[in-house]
Amino acid sequence: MPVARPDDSNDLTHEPAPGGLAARARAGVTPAASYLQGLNPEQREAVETTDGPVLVLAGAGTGKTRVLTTRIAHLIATGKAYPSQILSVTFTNKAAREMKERVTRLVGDVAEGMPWLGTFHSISAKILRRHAELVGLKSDFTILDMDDQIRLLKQVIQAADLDEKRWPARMLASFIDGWKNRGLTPDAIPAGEAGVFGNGQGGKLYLAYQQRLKTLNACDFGDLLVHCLTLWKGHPDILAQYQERFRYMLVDEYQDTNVAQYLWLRLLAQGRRNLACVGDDDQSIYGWRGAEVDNILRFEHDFPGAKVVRLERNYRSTGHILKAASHLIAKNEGRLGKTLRTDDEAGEKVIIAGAWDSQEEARAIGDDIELFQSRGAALAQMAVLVRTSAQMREIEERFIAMGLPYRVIGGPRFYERAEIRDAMAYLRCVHSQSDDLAFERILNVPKRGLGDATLQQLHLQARATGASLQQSAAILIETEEFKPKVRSTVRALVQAFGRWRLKLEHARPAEVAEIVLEESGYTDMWQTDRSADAAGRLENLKELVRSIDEFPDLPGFLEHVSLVMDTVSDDSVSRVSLMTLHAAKGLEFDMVFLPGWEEGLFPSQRSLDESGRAGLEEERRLAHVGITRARRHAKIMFASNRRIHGMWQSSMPSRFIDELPESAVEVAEAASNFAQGGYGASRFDRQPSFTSTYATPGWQRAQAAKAAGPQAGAQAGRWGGDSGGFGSRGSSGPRHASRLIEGELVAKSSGPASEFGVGARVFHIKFGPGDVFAVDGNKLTVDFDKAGRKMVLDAFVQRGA
DNA sequence: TCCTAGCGCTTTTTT
DNA sequence: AGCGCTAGGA
Repeated sequence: MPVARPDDSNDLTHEPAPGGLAARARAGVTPAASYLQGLNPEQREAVETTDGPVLVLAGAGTGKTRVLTTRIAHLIATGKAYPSQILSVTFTNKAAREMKERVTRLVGDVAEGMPWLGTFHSISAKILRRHAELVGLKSDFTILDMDDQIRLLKQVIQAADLDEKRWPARMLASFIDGWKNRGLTPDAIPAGEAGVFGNGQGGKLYLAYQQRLKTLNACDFGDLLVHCLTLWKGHPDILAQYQERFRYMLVDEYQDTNVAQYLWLRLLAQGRRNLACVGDDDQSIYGWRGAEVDNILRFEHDFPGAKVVRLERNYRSTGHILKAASHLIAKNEGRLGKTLRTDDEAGEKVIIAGAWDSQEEARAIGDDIELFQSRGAALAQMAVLVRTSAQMREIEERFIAMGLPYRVIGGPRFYERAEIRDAMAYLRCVHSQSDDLAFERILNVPKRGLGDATLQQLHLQARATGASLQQSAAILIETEEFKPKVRSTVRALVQAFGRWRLKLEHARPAEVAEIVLEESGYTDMWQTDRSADAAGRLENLKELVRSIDEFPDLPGFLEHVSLVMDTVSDDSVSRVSLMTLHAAKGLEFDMVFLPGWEEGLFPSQRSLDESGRAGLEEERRLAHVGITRARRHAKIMFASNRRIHGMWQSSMPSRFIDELPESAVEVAEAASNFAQGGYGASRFDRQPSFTSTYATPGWQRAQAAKAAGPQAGAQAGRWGGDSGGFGSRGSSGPRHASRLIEGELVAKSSGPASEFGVGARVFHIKFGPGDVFAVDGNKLTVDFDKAGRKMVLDAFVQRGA
């Protein structure tokens, strides 16, 4: 394929690039191309195979981002493309930001001019603003967030005379999102699916929703992509422009693309065919929101002649951690197959530890962290990764009780907070008289006596005249429609918006925002609020006003907020990170705690129920992601009892624990009882003994410990010394039991039959007395007198009366 | 129009 | 268990 030169005169869409930048970039590059140095052969191949379709299969920790950024630098430095001719797509704003920074570091300011580096959604929005009228929008269309979307859908459902209780808007939203993820417009839904919701009206409601969006001059996130598809399919000339412009295309996290994104890419790539996708099928964890692992599995089929480069050399983790992760993920069937390897030392084994219940688990984590911290480890290098956010509470409580600094990553986002959304709604109303959803939101916030009745009148007027709510308000205050009191309130509001809009022409947006919040009584509302978080909310509002100053104008700010929902957090204090496994993708830590590896929780029962084998494989990938976040130390934990929705449930260790390779893991013994066995607070207990003093595998030791009684395993290497000690020291029952289990569960969780037979009378520490209903290895199904039928490990019950 | 009691739901989450 | 929503009453 001929190499496209940036100055090709047949490039009709060529934009005059900033003069001399490419030349400058090129000049800074020695023939040896310094940026290529330090790349391993595979990475280098991934960078230098510039033309034609390329799939880079980049396992965890193999330098994926480095390849992507170097590739961009390479394209620019060799003059193959101007920055403005490279399309680089990421999934998150964070990833986009990071990539921009790293490219800048490589090639200098040139990268700042990379206008087409961003998320699928931000790039789509940019394209749509230029051609909005071709898809039935105006160029200043608003982008609705989920909250707006739900409220709009509620209206649609109401209008269709459906019971909101029976047909929740959220459910419809997920159907519509599902369709949009597949690039389906209302007319394209498969016949069988159109009847999914609201007595067979799903398809109709989708259409009604799209029509409402059009009247509102708005679109939701999914539309950004779907409208682009519509645009390009309906206007080949415009598609051709973009195909011409994007000489090179790069996609990060390709395994996370959905069908719509795939179609989007394929349309563009039909031009130059220079599409490089980077991804890892083993890290595909977003199937539940429409990601198609198939996209990456079928890449070679979809883009014939594609070159596939595998990055398998891992620079992050030690040998045992990698081995554990690889062995686990090898159980998945649908994968392209990669084996991570490292030149690093074998390092510490992955530690597996059981706890009686989730509280003890949290306690053990806290104690481990404290111990390591006392030995000089930085809190910022430790992370606790959980399956569900509900698990976080107990851990947080423990950290708070201990005074351990921590940070939750991926919690409720700044722009999702109610006070921020209210403030944003005010600004949107100032910006646009036709933003009905925003107007509806603030009509009676703060309370000003304009309720449902008033809103109905406005809606009626709006529907009759085709005006927006704000315009309708302006009309109605000139009539006798409203009661006097309402009329004067509405008039005041309408006049206020007029005033604020006028201010916008002279004052800085941030100043206007401040005035708006002040004069509308919104700030007052929180000042008089006596609830605990009112002060924090006022703080957030100040922060919001401050951040407006970073943008040239109000529209710019509004666009930013609708597309970029995250804010940068402060990194000044070293803290332990607490997050879900999903949020952890792309991050790494020296030490990683993985609690809650229990059947039902992880793998999540719901995943299994809803998606069967595919669900299980996705959960397994999630486990793989979790383990591979660790550089040097990983500890997997499970609790035998956990409160779920307020009910205590006993649980079995996760099947994933059984799937770990024996040679790379080590089973920790329960600690507390040993302290009384003569070893006391020995130096063994004090050491965070990642370095086992024993060469024998964990199971053997655990087995031996079981056979020889409590003392035998007392000095075994494990995390945390006397961790988990207080609080459960007195209750030797569970402690004793859990020690036995830990030895057994990994080695033979489906092993020899229990000592209890069917019908035996047993006693369980938490559930009380019961009768054994069934026996499966060491797992008993017991009908408890009070707690009902539960599955428990035999070691947790004693022979009952 | 506002307040409150009761009901139901409960993964993961980005844009 | 806890939260958010809804409906119904004041």
